[in-house]
Amino acid sequence: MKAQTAKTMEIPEEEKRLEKQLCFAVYATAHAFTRAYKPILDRVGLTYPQYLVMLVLWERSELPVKTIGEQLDLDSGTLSPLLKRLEQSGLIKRIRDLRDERQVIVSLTPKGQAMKAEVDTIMTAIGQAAGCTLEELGEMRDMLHRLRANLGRAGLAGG
Amino acid sequence: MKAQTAKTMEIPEEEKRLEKQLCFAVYATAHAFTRAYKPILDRVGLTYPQYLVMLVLWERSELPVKTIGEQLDLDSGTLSPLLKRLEQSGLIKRIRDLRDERQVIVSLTPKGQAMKAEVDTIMTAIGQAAGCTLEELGEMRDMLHRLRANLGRAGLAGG
DNA sequence: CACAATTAAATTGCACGCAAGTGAATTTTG
DNA sequence: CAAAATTCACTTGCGTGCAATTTAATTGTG
Repeated sequence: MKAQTAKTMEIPEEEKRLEKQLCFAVYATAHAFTRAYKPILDRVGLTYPQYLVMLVLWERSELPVKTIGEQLDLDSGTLSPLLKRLEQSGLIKRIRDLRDERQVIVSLTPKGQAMKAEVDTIMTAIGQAAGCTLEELGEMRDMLHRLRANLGRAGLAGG
Repeated sequence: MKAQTAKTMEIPEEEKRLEKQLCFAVYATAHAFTRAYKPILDRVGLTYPQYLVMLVLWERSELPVKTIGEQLDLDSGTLSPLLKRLEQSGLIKRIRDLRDERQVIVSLTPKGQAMKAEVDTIMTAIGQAAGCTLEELGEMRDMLHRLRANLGRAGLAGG
């Protein structure tokens, strides 16, 4: 039925279906997370990406924009306006680094620090909501890390 | 410190860390997928969400907007402008259902049909790029499905 | 030291994603 | 059958994501 060009490796129909299912599963799960967190984050006035930035800052209360971007895989085009909103909310400060004035150092305000405790209090366990064991959560995280690393490296540069 | 409402169960530190890692892993992997597909989709002039809509239509070439939304977990606020762009690209048609004039039926044009073959040709295997076995891909899809379903049901309605 | 190359943030433009509201058509109900 | 409730798509407004450009500061080079 089909020519067998040695190069054009035919991808099995099953594998193609699986890929499509996976790329959609990741896409839809990411949105499901955002929606699941929303009712809680609404109470403290954070969006989901803003929450991720706060998570990074709660680990290390003072970081340049670039480092935050590396941790979250986001560029300044996304972070600049987002950080400006966090600053307007009084959660962070942005100060030009005196050593290197190209950089902007982001740091938590007392209000931003305090929010960590508040969020910890109202945040329930996703693991429980998700009906997964701790082991499964860890497995999934590892698989996703591997998947992401390889997607980043290999990409789909294609022919 | 706080009243011990029997309900307020303390969540172990380790579990909280794991949750954060997982919610970020899903978030970042979704973006990695989008970036991985981009070089290929650029060649045919589709964005990633547009590609997902086309995937749905290639399975079933005629569907109401609502059904597409259900399959992709998107509402009309996202789909309406997206579908308008696909129509302007000449890939789909949108026609009011005569039986029920509230609905709009989306269908593929010949050009939209033809694009399936083209995309199939240039699309390489994510599985290979991702360095995962078929079995692992399947596992991950199942885990994500479960996770998503439970996130959707339970949400984090919280106290 | 001057000048090109590089780097960090910010800005601009476009496309989602989603809440909230609108308007038209259909279904439900009294 | 008429009024109320519901459904479907569209629109508006806001906050991401990201490519591409801009601006300012630093580094590298001759």
